[in-house]
Amino acid sequence: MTDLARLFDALLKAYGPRNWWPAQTPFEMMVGAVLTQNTSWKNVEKAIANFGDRLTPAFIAEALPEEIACIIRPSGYYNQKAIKLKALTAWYQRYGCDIGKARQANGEQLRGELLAVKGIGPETADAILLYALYKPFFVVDAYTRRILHRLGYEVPQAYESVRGMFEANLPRDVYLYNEFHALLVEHAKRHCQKQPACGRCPLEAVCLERNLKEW
DNA sequence: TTCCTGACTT
DNA sequence: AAGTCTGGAA
Repeated sequence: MTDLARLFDALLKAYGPRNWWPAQTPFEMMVGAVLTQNTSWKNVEKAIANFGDRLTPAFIAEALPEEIACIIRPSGYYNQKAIKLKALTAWYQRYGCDIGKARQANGEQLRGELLAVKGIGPETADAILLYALYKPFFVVDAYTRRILHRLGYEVPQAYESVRGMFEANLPRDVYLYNEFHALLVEHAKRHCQKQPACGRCPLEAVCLERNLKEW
């Protein structure tokens, strides 16, 4: 059993299954992945709610960027994200906006297509691959890096290297990656914020940053 | 004033 | 490497 597998077990024991991603439909999941770029989830929820019954590929494909920008205003970067949502939707139309059809495609091919979409980088692509398309790519975000760093890991700069760390040391399993990333987010929000709240941290026994303070 | 599950351009 | 995009909550 690897260190990362032990970390997963500790987080799962501490927080329980997260049952991610918080969305009603796969398309809503993909939209949320774009809207949450460098943005708090609270603000994304407001933007999602503003869509009402318009959170569909048909609406986004037809609407002007200005109209979408108005709807998603609370999520920030609304002009850029409006364009990103239209680009994402254009990609989805290649599969007839049919998630079942998209899931039949090869994971590596889908990843290449998503990375080619303007405004979708590696983190957003992997989130969509994992949580909407059920492809086993580990999602690396700022929380992942911060937690690993504080635990004492050497965290590479390159996104793909960090992803490789996880995928090389864990079984390539969609459910495992789903829960692991969700648990890292939960841990970052509850304890491992930028200004860490180490009181009653479930990882305190194994956390290097905590131990350094004790020294 | 800082921070938020980034990605792109210069 | 640094600058840009942005509102909202703490």
